[in-house]
Amino acid sequence: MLPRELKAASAKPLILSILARGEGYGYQILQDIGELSGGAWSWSEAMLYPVLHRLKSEGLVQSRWSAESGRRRKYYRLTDKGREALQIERSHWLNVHGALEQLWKQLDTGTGEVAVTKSATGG
Amino acid sequence: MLPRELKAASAKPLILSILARGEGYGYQILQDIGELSGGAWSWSEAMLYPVLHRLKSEGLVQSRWSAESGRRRKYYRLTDKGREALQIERSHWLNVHGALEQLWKQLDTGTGEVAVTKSATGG
DNA sequence: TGGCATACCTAGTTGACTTAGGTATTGGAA
DNA sequence: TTCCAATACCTAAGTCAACTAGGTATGCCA
Repeated sequence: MLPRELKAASAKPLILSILARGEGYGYQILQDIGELSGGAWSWSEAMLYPVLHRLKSEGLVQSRWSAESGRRRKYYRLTDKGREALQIERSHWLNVHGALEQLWKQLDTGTGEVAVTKSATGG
Repeated sequence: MLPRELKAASAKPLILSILARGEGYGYQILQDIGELSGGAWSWSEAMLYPVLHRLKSEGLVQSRWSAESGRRRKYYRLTDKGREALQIERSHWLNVHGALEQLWKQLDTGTGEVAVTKSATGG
């Protein structure tokens, strides 16, 4: 079970990334996340739908109703703004990940104790 | 400026990782984070101290007062439980990171399972 | 004495997951 | 037909934690 904060932090980039592969609807996205996580993250519908609505209100996704298969579904797809937002989210994530990796590398190699390497020149 | 959720998600692993390098006190930790982020994450004292107190209440860190340099400081260091928690946090993080990387790799190489109708070259 | 950096802390607001429901269709089993 | 599970969508209220906006105190220098 993921910590709530990590789930919150990954929600937006995760859904934007899934929708960047192509159109999708809520229930399907839930199953995608279940597969990606090996069933370990326990995403619920009550988690997903508010996020989708938020993304829509931010203009990052568009939605359309469909009943092609007899069952009504609300399909979502990324807007151009959504694609930009995904890249921003991605860069934020990689930024934090880089910092953590740097710290963990120090711990694994035992080089951290005294001095911090100041290599990051903002890039 | 990091999204609040990402800051929240990284707070615990970040501080645990910093303290895993050795003892540290609040103000110093803030400066460490400032260096790690290139000053881009805007961590404040009002963010840090509650986290430290929470970590202590969870038994992940211990604290001691010191006035070696004339100025009182509260030094924190990891407990054994804190070291275990760090590994758990790390595995959670890497788990999510792995999923995102997988998705992003699909996007970059165009190997997503769904054929997108619109041009993938995207401008 | 005044001002700034250092160094710690907390109350109340805001935002986002979680709990705990609700509505409706489809298809198989009894 | 009726029952049940899976599919498919949604929301209100509780809970938790960052954030805003303060507060207290020491060391150093002009």
